[in-house]
Amino acid sequence: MKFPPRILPSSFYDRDPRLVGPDLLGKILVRRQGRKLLTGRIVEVEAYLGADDPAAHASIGRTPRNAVLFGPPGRAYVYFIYGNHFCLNVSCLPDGVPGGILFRAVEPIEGIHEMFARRGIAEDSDLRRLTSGPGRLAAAFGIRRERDNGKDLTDLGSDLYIAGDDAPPRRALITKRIGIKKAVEMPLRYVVAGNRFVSRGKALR
DNA sequence: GTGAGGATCGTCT
DNA sequence: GACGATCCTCACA
Repeated sequence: MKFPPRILPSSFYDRDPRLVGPDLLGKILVRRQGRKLLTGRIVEVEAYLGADDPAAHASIGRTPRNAVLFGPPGRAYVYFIYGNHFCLNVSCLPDGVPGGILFRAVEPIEGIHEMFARRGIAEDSDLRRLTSGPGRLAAAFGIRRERDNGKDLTDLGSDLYIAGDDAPPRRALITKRIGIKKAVEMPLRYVVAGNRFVSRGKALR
């Protein structure tokens, strides 16, 4: 990636997730793995709110599992789902107010060899299967709850952060969220229009 | 202690 | 398009 990358500050996340979500499209997720960098451009996210969003983990109130969503903005919320997968979120809104963004897909840029290894799939398989889907991208970036939950994604010294570069802003297409059973109609999914790395749904327009 | 459900993925048809 | 894997989390007793 083009350096110096500009790490997004905590003020970026100290807003309503419905504003943060579309603004994250086109930004870059970075995992520092020793001397290597794993990077991917964010192409699909979903917003999850608080008490008024039945699909959100935070809707049941603060518990040990979801506490990060209630904490300060810009922290990693990592949870384990379906006995198999981790999912990565970033907390939004000020300390005490719940909300977050789920990362659903990135377009891999650097460290593709390492990502294939972490996913445990063949290097010649479809690149779209590498990081398209919340469980897949978490696996490719080596995201684990015990290691990353609560991590400050705005810290220069962190091995996990989100940065911007000189790429132009992406046009956000807004749709319903994927894979939920409650509040299915809320339009809180943001995708880069036409990008082939979004987890599902054809490239619209 | 128990039981139900879940922001997914890969495989099979 | 359908389904099983697999286990954590929470509510309730």
